[in-house]
Amino acid sequence: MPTIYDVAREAGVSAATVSRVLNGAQTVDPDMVARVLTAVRELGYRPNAVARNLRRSRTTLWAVIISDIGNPFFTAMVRGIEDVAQQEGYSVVLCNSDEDPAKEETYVAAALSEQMAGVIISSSGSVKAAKTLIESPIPVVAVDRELPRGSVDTVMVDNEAGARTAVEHLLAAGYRRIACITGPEGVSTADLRLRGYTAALSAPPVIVRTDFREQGGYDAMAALLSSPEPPDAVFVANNLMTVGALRCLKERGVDVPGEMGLVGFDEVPWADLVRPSPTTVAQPTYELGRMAARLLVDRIATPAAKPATIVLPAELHPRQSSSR
Amino acid sequence: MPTIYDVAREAGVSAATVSRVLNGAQTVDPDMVARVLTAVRELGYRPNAVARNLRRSRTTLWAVIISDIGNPFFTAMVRGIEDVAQQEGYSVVLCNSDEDPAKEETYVAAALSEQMAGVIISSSGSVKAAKTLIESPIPVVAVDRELPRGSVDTVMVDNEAGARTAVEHLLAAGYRRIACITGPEGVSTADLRLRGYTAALSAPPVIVRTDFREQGGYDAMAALLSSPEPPDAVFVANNLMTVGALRCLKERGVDVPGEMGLVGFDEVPWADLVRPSPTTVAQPTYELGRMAARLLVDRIATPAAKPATIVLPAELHPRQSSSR
DNA sequence: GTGAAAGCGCTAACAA
DNA sequence: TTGTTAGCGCTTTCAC
Repeated sequence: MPTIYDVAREAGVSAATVSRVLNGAQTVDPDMVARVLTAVRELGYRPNAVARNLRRSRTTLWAVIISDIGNPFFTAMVRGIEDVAQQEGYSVVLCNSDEDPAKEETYVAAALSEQMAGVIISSSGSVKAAKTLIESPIPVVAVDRELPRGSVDTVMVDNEAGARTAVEHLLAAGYRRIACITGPEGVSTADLRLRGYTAALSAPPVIVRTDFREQGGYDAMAALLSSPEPPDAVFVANNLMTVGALRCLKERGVDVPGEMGLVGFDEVPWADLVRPSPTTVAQPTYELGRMAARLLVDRIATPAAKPATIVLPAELHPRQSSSR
Repeated sequence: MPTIYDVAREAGVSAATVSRVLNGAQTVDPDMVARVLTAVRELGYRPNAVARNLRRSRTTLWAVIISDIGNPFFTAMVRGIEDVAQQEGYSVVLCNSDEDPAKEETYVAAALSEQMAGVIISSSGSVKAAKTLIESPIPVVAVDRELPRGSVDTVMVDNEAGARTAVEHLLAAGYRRIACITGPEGVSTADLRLRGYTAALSAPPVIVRTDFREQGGYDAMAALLSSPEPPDAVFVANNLMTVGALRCLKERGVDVPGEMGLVGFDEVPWADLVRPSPTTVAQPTYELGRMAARLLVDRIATPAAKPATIVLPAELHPRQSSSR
């Protein structure tokens, strides 16, 4: 690979001039610009970004750490982040922690080592990763899920209100024994949605905690069905678990919404093609990503500003699974 | 941020010794190791990966360039890549080209500038990006989609055979006027699946080309329905377009599989919950990613070896949409 | 407007 | 076994 010195020699100028041309400095003679560009083309020269990053001691990379790349909720959010990033001259490096705190810590360490310009994270609950990030000089934005014990810029939906709406909707439809399937303790969305569920209920709550995956939802539903007094409805705290719960109900031949009502948090892709179609609490996913990216841009510009928290509304989408 | 010299001073050793300790050299006195590690902890030192990469003139990053992060097919594949990468000590940087050749070119340029250790790409058809990659010294593996005009390591399924199987399945079910909805010309999966369709057919083919997105499938189906002589079945060349086509059929009240048979390429998530459930040609998605990553590891080890092509089988999953 | 030279933080020869 | 030193490729003063 040719270096900037090869180009300089070929063009008969100094390396400094090549650098100026390549970085769009105004103060270069047009003749030299032409000579440099010709040399660049002839040699097939590509600036070495690693060297540039070292010299400038900054990069144009954002680490986006999400907890499940297989969840369409996150990929839609990433789209929002990417669009802003591109517009602002950053590239997005996507890191999939897979709901594994250890992996999350590894990615956080890598983001710091690689001197990334910023981090957007949807925490899978690692306190250590959160601590490392907060103590580091790197700008951080939490999206979807709050950072454990962290005071950083945050964008999320009103999880509690969304959950309450879901449960009230089930109550209004006449369901009485409403259970809740939620995610791991310490993950903010799991805890807040659970709180909203509890708040809306006057009867004693029935809670199953599992992971946020499809299989988790399936198993939780199976457990509820085989309990001595099964619920007549269930509020499920994310989309993948909702799909798992639906699959379980279908396999057991339980009539939805007749024998069992269901509302899930997060939109389910192709919900309208699924039978019975699930009632959901939808989030402005793309917007969530966009706002997070905006906050990161601001934070990079003014690192000392006070952390902001943006809460967007979630919206009930009534479908078949809750209307008996 | 403290540097290696700060650690050296704190520990009363040279920077070289710190480096040796941190890189696990065997030839360091245990006392010094202890002193260095203490200093590292006290200062909260993190090695600067940018500097290390420059000095070593290599990195431990792979760029994985996929054409649609919203497509579960790709995210499942990425999982396979990630698992091997982690095992081999590489980190995966995910780049979403969004089926946009210009974005693809940008990411390829970035991968080269950043001196990435390797690239795994599912080409969205950019000949320029392919050319740049092939002419570069960076190890490349094509996955799912062949690189345009490129001779590089490749992992894909037998697209032609899969498509043929799908169409033969429709013929066996008694459908006679079978249309094909496929992707953009120049994208290998679109072209090969189309070829398989044509090969299985004795009647004249009816072909609609669109993008590989859900809306594209919807529009293509709408166009077929409003043609003078609509087909009685359709073979759709990817999962998102299949969902779009299904949605269109549902909205128009077309009975599937009665009035219209349908088989889609790629698995559709939660296919079994959708009504009517789509018959699909499923790919070993995770395995595709795993094999691609394996090839990349080999290629990095022996850059001069002859390029390999691995073709995995695709498998028909009969469901409701094709059985009348 | 251009070039010389220093140095970003690290690793790896080489010397001791 | 440890330290000294050079240099990875680039950008950015500073002097001209």
